[in-house]
Amino acid sequence: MSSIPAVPAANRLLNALPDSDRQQLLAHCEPVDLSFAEVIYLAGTRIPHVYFPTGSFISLVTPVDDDTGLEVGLIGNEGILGITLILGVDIAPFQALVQGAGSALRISVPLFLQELERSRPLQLELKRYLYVSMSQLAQTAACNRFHLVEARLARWLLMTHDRAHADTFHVTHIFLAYILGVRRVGITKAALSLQEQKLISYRRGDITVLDRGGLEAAACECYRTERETYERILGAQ
Amino acid sequence: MSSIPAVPAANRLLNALPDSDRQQLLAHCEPVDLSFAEVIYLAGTRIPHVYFPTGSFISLVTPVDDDTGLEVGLIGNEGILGITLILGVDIAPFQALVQGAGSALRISVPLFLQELERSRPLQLELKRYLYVSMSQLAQTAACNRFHLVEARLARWLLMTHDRAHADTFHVTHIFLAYILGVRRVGITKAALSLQEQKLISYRRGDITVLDRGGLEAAACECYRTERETYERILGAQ
DNA sequence: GCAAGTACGTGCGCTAGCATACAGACAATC
DNA sequence: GATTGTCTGTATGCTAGCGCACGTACTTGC
Repeated sequence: MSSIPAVPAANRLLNALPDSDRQQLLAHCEPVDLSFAEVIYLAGTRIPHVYFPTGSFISLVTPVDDDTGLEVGLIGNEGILGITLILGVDIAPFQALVQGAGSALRISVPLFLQELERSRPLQLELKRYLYVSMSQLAQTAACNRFHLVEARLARWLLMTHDRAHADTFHVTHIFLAYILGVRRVGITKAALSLQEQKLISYRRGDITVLDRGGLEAAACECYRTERETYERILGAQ
Repeated sequence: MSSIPAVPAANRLLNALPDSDRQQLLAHCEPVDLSFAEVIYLAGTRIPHVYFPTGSFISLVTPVDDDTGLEVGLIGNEGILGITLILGVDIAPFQALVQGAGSALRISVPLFLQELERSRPLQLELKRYLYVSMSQLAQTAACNRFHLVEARLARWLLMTHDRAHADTFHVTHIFLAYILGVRRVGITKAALSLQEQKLISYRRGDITVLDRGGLEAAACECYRTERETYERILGAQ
């Protein structure tokens, strides 16, 4: 126990916990490194560990018609992977795909459930996070239906920028096509347009955000709406 | 108390509860009639009552760009409206719109929370229902992105048929267009096609399902997937 | 019985995104 | 340094769904 550092973990959900609850939980966590494009869960399989991303971020992808998929959530150091455990279900509803390589804390399901039972603040925090996730899921559904690829790409880049904690991150057009549920060529066109507007630059999978403000203007309202929901529910306390 | 009948309410979530828990809950419920197209909640507003549809069914619609919307959930007598309360959030994430007029049981939020605290079986049941709702939300998101209007319409008709407990129900093309996020003309075309295939018939808003099997063949996989998820999580026990 | 509203059908031009295919640039590896 | 794989750009033809507009039934209400 004394070997566990008292410094807050670099995860916002954990940071929001009272010191004692957080340290209790951290005592059962192990640091892991997630590598790019690693699949942590497949949809429909049992969940062995819960992850708190610290330096990494993870996509939630729902499978469609065997070969395609669609991103329905993005988890960075503001969130948790495996949230359905608080609903008493240990089957992953979505595929979890590492989008940004980096560090995370993980805890086994039995220990997580034990700590969840023990810590009321943890329960509260995770319930609120689930609410926000649901809202974002619906927002994404609507966005995918109505908005153009370029605006959706801009939104995705902003969301990723928020979670990457760096201006440059790695993601290829073909990967983006899968995530956004469009053709690769559609991404190339949209990305070219954003590049011509000097909002981003990229080279063989390394994308750099040049002009965040401009990107926000190019994105659909969904980005702002999403942030507002987050602030309202999780930001307040 | 003795005036409350011991017969199970015609709502599957309530039916799954142990007798004592159910009767305790029912004692605080009042029967109400919901009328067609009635808006029960607006997105972002406080939730005053929780509803258990018995003979009615309700659409959850997420607003987009002020004027449009998109259905992200459908609640019949297998479900509950106001589920986010189990997450400790009393703000409706979606607009709740009565899709099929009929009976429901409703309970005020404070009383609901009191009963929720008291009844472990109720907690378990509602958590599982929330999991299923989330899965369906993601399924709908993907469906809206990839599948054609005709298949989506067929799916919607099947889902509604399941919840209407009748072969005929009332819904106009313009309403369907709003729900599915397409133009009215798109619905007219798809509905015409389904009618030519003798799967449905309709006249001024009264739609009749003629051939359920055929409709299932015309619908996308999403309908079946959704049912499987429901059975797996809520059907088992 | 006439007016106004509601519900459905049709037509036309347009565009975003699709499927497919190919080519050039760069990287890694042996 | 040659081969193979990865990443990006470009082109062509196609289609589902869009926006808009108008026409036609049927229904309701004064």
